[in-house]
Amino acid sequence: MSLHLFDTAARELREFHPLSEGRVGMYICGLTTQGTPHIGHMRFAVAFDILRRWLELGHGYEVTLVRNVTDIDDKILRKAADAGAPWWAWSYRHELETAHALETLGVAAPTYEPRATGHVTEMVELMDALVERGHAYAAQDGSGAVYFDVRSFPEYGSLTNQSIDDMEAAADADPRGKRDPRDFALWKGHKEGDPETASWPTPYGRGRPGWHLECSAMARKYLGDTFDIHGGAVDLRFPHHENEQAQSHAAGLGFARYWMHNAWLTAAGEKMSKSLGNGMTVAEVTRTTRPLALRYYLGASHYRSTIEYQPTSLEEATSAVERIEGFLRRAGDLADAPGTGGAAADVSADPFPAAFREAMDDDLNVSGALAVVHDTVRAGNSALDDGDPEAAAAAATAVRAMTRVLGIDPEDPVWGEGERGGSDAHAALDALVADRLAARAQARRERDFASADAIRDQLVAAGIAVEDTPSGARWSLARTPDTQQEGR
RNA sequence: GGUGGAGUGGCCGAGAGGCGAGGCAACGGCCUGCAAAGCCGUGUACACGGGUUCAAAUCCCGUCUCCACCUCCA
Repeated sequence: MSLHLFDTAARELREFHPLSEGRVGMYICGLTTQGTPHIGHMRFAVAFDILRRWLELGHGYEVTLVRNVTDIDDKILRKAADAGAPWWAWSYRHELETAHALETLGVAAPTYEPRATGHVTEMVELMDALVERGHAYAAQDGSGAVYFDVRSFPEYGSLTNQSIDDMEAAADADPRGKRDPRDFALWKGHKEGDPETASWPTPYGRGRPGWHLECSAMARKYLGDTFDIHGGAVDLRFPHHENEQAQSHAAGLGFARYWMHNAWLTAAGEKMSKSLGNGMTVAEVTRTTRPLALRYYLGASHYRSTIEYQPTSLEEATSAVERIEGFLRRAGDLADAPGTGGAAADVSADPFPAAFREAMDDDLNVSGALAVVHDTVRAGNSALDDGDPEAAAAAATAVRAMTRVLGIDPEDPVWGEGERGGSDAHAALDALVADRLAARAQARRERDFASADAIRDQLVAAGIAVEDTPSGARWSLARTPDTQQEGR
């Protein structure tokens, strides 16, 4: 099976073929920098990070990924005003927090991350084109706004399968100067009381970008008039993406060829932003849960399925991650031992088990792909138990290839845990623990189990787990919330 | 009102006519001085009611419940 993706616009699975051979242009709607990101905000990033990695690693495409930052909008202005901060400082602060959160979760950086405020010129160009073609008009009340004329564009509603007449007119929409209440703002005229810094001069008057125009303008600038994939969370389908598509198509641009939308992470059946708010910020959650486990959790379900957060979810993810990690560690120990150094893998061979490839090609069925990962881990563990280092090494290689695609390779340096690589602190701790372990080994040889167990208990109490293996005892930090490193 | 989606074992979650995905938890066993880790085994789950079929969680009809979007949203 070749790669198939569910295209929201077509409402069906479509075989994926990029516009130009070997290259994929992808635009993802990023975050509005209005607040501190919570774990639900990370889901789209993880989902599309997996897509990007699969396109690159699984299919060898060269991916150009553009993920925007909406750094000006009504909410930013309002929240900044409430906080007594300049809107641009408020926005930038949250942009930094968001970038940090994404990095914490091992989301690979996009090719470029444009900001709305840096593309006003491109927006004006697009507005000019739309006005010229009769699809946009300056507000009739002289407010400086520019609206898209939905009635002028018969295709309007096609992305979300709605007809204009069935749409509720926005109750809160400001009707002033609109020809139809469903017309949406390309550009918002500057209003009394809004900060001067939040306005830019245009032929239509001073003002600021409407929410939707930025994506049309920036996708065009960096990916071209037509590009392959446009992604974002479900709630963006309407109005945001419908409007983007309307603007771009009406301006004569091909725009996105495939539309993809990820579902929510909900808590108590509701979207996260409504209920839990602050307790679930990325910074907060990663105080007690390893980023790797959080990443695993957010990516483990199919991207179009809603994930219902449960209090035990993160612990379960941690256990699952540790299982994978444990195998890789033991297989790695084996490879380090003399005489068993793995022969170089066949470079031309597909590093992915067929079942994994099949699952991923089927609209990124990560759950199915993870089943293959765990099956491979079990086979590898069995090989280890059976003393078959070659089979174990092969399994480890496959597991690493697969987890790399999913962004959950425990040995990826992004996790910065450096247990095997060894930070200075780790080396110092290792010297001390090794001494205790040697004493324990001595006691065990003398069959003085009381002393041996006392040493182990002491280490456990200090947050160090001890495992006996055929090649001697090994230790690791027990990752309970209590012993978690503070901050980063 | 319109549009889109969901109900699967103790929990999380795939699958989409016939062989019980996988993870977590639990229980039994192997291994271990004891543990830990690992391995092996144990579960007759598909919202409800009908129907089609040799065979339905999967298809059809009907019903119920839940969620999202309808111009602020990841």
